[in-house]
Amino acid sequence: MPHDLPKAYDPTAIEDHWAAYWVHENLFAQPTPTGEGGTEPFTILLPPPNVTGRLHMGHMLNQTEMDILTRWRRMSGRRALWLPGTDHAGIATQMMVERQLVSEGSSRQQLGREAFVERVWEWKRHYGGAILEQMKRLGASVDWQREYFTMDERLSVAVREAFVKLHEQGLIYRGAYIVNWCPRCQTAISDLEVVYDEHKGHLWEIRYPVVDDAGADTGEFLTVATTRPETMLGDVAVAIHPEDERYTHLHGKTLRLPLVNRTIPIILDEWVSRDFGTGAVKVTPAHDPNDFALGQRHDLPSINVMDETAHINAEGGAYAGLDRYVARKKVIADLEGLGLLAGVKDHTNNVGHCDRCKTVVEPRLSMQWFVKIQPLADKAIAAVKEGHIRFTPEMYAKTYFEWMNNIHDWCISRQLWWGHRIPAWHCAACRKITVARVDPTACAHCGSDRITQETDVLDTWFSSGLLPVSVFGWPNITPESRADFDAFYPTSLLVTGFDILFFWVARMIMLGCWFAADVPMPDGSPRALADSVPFKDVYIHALVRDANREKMSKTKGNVIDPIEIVKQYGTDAVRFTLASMASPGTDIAFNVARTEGYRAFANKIWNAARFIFMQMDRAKEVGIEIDAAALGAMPTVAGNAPLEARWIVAELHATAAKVNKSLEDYRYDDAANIIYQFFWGSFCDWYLEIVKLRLDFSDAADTAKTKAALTTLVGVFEAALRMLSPFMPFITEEIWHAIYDGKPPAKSIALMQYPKAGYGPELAPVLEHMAGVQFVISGIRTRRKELGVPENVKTPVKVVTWAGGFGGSVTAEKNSDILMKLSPASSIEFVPFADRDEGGRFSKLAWSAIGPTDVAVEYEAAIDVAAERERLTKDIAKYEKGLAAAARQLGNEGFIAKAPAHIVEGLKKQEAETRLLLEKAQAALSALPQTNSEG
RNA sequence: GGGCGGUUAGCUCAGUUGGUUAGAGCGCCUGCCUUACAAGCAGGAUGUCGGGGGUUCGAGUCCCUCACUGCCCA
Repeated sequence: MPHDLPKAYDPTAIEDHWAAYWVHENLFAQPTPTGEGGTEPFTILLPPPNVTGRLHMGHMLNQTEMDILTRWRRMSGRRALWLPGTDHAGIATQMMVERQLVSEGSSRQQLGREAFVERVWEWKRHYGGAILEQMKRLGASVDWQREYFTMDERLSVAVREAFVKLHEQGLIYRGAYIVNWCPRCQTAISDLEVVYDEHKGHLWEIRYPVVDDAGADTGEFLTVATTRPETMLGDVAVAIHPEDERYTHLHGKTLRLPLVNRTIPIILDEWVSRDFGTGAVKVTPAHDPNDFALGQRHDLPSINVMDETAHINAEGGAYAGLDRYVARKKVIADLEGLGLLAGVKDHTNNVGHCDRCKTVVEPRLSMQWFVKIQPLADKAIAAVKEGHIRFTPEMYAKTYFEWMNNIHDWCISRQLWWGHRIPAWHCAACRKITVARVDPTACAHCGSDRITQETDVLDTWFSSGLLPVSVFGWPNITPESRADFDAFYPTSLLVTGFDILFFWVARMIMLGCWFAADVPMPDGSPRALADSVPFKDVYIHALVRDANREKMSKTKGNVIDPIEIVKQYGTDAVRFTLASMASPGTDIAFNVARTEGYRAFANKIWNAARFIFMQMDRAKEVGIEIDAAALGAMPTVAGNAPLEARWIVAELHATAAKVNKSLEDYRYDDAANIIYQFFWGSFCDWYLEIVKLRLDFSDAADTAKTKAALTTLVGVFEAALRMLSPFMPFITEEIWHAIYDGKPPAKSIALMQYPKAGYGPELAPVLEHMAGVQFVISGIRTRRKELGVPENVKTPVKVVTWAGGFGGSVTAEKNSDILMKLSPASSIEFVPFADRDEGGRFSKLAWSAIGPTDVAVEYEAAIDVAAERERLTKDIAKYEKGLAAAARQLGNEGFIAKAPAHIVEGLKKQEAETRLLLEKAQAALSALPQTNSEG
């Protein structure tokens, strides 16, 4: 029996199956559209995870958000396409394979470039799919047939075209500049790939002898301060501030560089900070970016004293061959020996590390390729400024502008073997460079065939940044091949973390705007900036931290593996946790207590399903079967249906409206909480309990009424499942299939329609009536508790109806069956306000003023007078405080004059109600037996 | 040093253009094995909205200032 569900929900029993089913059935494939028109697309590109990567919590948050939106848009009728893929991660992947080789006693160099690259491909085929496999397990609704990899032939063509084009446009140049060099990876890395860390170091003060014109020591010294004494081997000058009076007499003098004995000038530059160290700074253009700039300004030579592994080279004389830190020690020792070490101070400085391997970066002068970025940045700035790209949360636009306005040229060359090799050829004859789309056989300048290809490869982000255009076929955009591009570019949205705002967002915008602009619109007209952008929306989420708000890190050992958590609590519960906490701009402190709560939520739904299936089966036995056609749309209900039926349908419509709006605004947290509240708070706590009254399958029952009740029950539940499905795709899929008893109208709930409100404000009266009933029931329950009535005892109840304001009591009277069941009451009597029994109410009939309706609960028990007095005293204080506040405002002429009428009216009404409550409470207090004894 | 945030219940967080006496989940307390669910049901307690000042009839919300704190960039 498909309806025979286990008592407790066990996600592990169903998730693998559905995850595999979705992939196997290719449910989320979005084929290339044919012909004109069609539905509006919703396109989203997965920011490529690193091919060497494993799924972490950040990925899961990122993908949960994308999946929720994609599933929601798909169900809402959009042509949804979510494209998955990975990037080739030049440094990381090469490192991985090199490590493997080392363990085999081999090396990249032993293998040679070609064999090594083949070996990386082999690695990729074996292990490169791990993160995407994890995605599959988590049920990401992506189009697996369109999976991309940045080293694919198709995408490599795009990379080459982009490089050549930029070169033709004069935006690529090559030159000797100071770059961030990783001595371990032995490659240049971009500014963004350097992470700075506070480091406790020292500031050494070194005395440089001043020399005369003949080169002889004058006996005077200039003391410089440095954090990196070993680089003094490459010093070419010492700089001081021109207005530093301490050194005015040294203007134009020269120094003898200790240890090296080179004569170097003292230069004047306003960049020098007089307050830092001694106010005299040694200048090493080949090993410090600031010094490099100084060197350029003052036309100084650069002396590189280290090799690519950060060992001192031949320029370092006696220190040649030493590692930089060994050299540092020796340099200090030697200086000390010479009496030239003036002092050592503790100093904390920011040291750059390689993002990949954490090795301390060595600024190094080397020949690299750069993109002249300003023209691209200008366009990218305009795209956001003109509103073609919108950031959520908005504040990230500021960060974006801040960075874009201070952007540096992009060093795109990497001294690696794994990656897109730069399509440039060096000519041994004329020394010129040939850049070409097709591998050349001869130099374009002199015709010589003595050409060799550049050995450097491109930064991984050069290819990743092109993805929004390249995945849709760029640069091959011909009338025959452009259907994808026309249909899906620009993409709708990019969802990513703020930590890679500059890696992904900025570069995609720059490259997207630049290259898409050259693709004419489908009608042949030129493409405007608005249509050139790679995406129209950028949603930026925050960091997932641990439960104590600590950043997750391997060293701290507080990393939460999403797959582990998923195994424990189920994918749906983890997804829901992330969604419900994904408030824009706020970091998520991931707490499994929360996930436990949402596992309970899944279990709740599961049990609601069990209950409903039980009723369906009972109905079937007496020949009642609901019409399957009543499912799959927004439920409606007859005007004469019982209150709870009209109410739950109304709630569903109202909830759908709110959820759609929230998702529209990227408020995953609101959407999740609204659904949670509906499912648990409204559907289960109230509706299911009430509907039990209607599910009468006895012979005496009115079959039509029972069937109507059942239809609403199943219809609302089915619609609610659809509403929840983007958040909890697994459990909803499972239950949804079970509803249809193996004959579902579609292959998946994910292909059904998302609930959309069909009613609007006209729902208000139903919602209000039910609120009145709930209000009275809660009142009775509260009073029962106060009297200490055990849960399993039913008592007679009196409800005092008050004609003065509240209409709820009237509704309540019509729905006494509901009241009796949920209170629970053995009998219920409605007493007009005028006839209320004032006298005996504290003997066995206890009264309690609950809002504007009074509820009396009859129970044979002594009243706890002390407790009762305390409660009433507290209430009175609360009401008096409220009245005082109201009086303050209502007594204020300015308020009466200037506040909008509905605010004033509302306050007056509230004041009247509070006054009534106060009077009742005071009366009740004075009616209490005047005894000091307990009870 | 420059820039951007944050500070609301024990915890994690909402609080949309200022508007009635500030919310949710979890946790906590009390009572219930009420045949969908103890991963449950019912009821309950809990806040000088970081401090100070200002604007306003009215401030958690706007402005100034201080404190603490986080992040990004140099």
